[in-house]
Amino acid sequence: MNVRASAPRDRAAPRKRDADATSAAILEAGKAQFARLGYDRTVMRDVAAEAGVDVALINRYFGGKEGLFTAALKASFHPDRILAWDRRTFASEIATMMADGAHVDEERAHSFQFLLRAATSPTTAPLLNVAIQERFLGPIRDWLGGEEAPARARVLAATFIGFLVERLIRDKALVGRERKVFIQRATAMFEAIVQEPEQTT
Amino acid sequence: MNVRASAPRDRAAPRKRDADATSAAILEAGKAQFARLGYDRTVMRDVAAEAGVDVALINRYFGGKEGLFTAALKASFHPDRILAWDRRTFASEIATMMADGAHVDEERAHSFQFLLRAATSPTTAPLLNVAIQERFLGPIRDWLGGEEAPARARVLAATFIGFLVERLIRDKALVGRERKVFIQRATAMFEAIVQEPEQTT
DNA sequence: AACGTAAGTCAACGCGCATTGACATCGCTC
DNA sequence: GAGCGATGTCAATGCGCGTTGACTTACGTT
Repeated sequence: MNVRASAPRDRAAPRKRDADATSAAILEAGKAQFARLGYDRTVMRDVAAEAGVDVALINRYFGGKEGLFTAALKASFHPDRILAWDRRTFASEIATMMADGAHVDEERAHSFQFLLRAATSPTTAPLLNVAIQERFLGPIRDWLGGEEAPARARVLAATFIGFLVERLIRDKALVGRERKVFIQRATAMFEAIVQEPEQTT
Repeated sequence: MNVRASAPRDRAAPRKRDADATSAAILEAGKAQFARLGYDRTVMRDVAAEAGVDVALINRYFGGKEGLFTAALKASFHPDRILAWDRRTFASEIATMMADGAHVDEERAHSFQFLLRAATSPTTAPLLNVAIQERFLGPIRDWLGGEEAPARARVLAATFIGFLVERLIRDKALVGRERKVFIQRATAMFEAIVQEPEQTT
C-alpha cells in the first residue's frame, strides 16, 4: 500500500508551511474577490478556496473579514502610476480604456473598482474618503500642477469615476460606430481638462 | 392583575386596514433604507419597522426583497426634467449645479445615492442597467438626437454620474477661485459633449 | 346580523456564512 | 532525535436574516 511512496503526488498539496506566502496569497485573493463582488457578497470560504488555504487561516492572519478588507484596501491603492501618464496621450488613452474596459490596464481598473465598491459600505466609506483625498486627488493635483490644479483635479477625478461607474453598469461591449464616437467624445472631454490654463498666446 | 382591561391602550396601534397606504409606507421605507445602506446591508425587518408594518406584509406586497428593490428603483428615478434643459445653457447650468451641490434638492441626491449603491452590487447592477437604459440613457439620447446620440448619451451619462459621486464625496463647499475654475472646466467638458457632430462647415 | 375575503400578525424554519476551538503536523533548535 | 512553537486542518457552533404558512381580525356585502 505504499503507492503513495512511488507517487508522492501532493493530494491538494498540503500547503507548504510558509506564513508569509500564505498570508500574501490570502491578501491577493481577498483583493480580487472584494473588487469583483464587494464587501458583503464576498464570502470567506471562497477567498480561502481561491487562495488555496483553509478558512481558519485567513481568520488567524487578518483577524476576520473586516481585517482582511482593510488590509486589501490599503494594499490595492497605488495610484502613483497616474503620475507616469503622458500628458499628450492621456486623453485618448483613458478614453479608449473606458470604452474597451478591462483589457487595457487590468490592475488599475481593478483597484478602482475595488475603491468604488468600498464607497457603498458605511463602515468603509470614511476610510475611502481619506484615501481618495490623499492618494487620488493629491497625485492628480500634482500631476496637473499649477494654480488651478485643485479644481481641475476635482473635475478630472469626477469624470474618471463617472466613466468607471458607467463601465460597471454597461452590459455589452461597445463596437463599431458607437465605440468610435464614444472614444472621440470622451477624448474631447478629457482634453478639455488636461488643457493648460493660459491657452491664449 | 387586569390592568390591561382598564387600559385598553392600542399597543402599537394595530394599523389601519389600508393596503395602498401600507404598501406606500413600505416603499418609502425601502427607498430610504436602500439609499442609505445599499442592497445587501438593508434588512427587511428594519424596513418593516420603519414603515410600522409587519415583515410578512412587505413580502406579500412586493414578493420579496428583490421585488421591493426594483419597485424602489423605479420609484426613485425621475430624470424627466432632463428633457426640459436648454441646449445652449445646459453646460454651464449643470456645471454650476455640480459645483454648488448642497442646495440641489434633497430628494435627487437621495435617489442618486440609491442608484450608486445599486451599481456596485452584482445582483442589482443588471436591474439598474435596465432602469438606466430606459429612463436615463433613453431620454438623454432623444434629447441629444442624431445618429451619434447613443454613444454621446453614454459619455454624458457617465460624466454626469461622476460629478454626482464627486459631490457626494466632497467634504466642504467650493469657494472663490477653486469654484470658479471648477465651473469653468466642467462647463468646457459638458460643452464638448453637447456639441453637435458635424462641426465642420 | 352572518359571512367571506382581504389585510394584518405571529412564530417558526432553514440556509448561508463568519467565527472558534480542539486537533494534527511540520520544521527548527538544542 | 526529542521537544516545542508555529502552521495548517477539521468540524462544529451560533447568529443574522429572508421567507413561509397557519392563525386572527377588520371591513364591505347581502
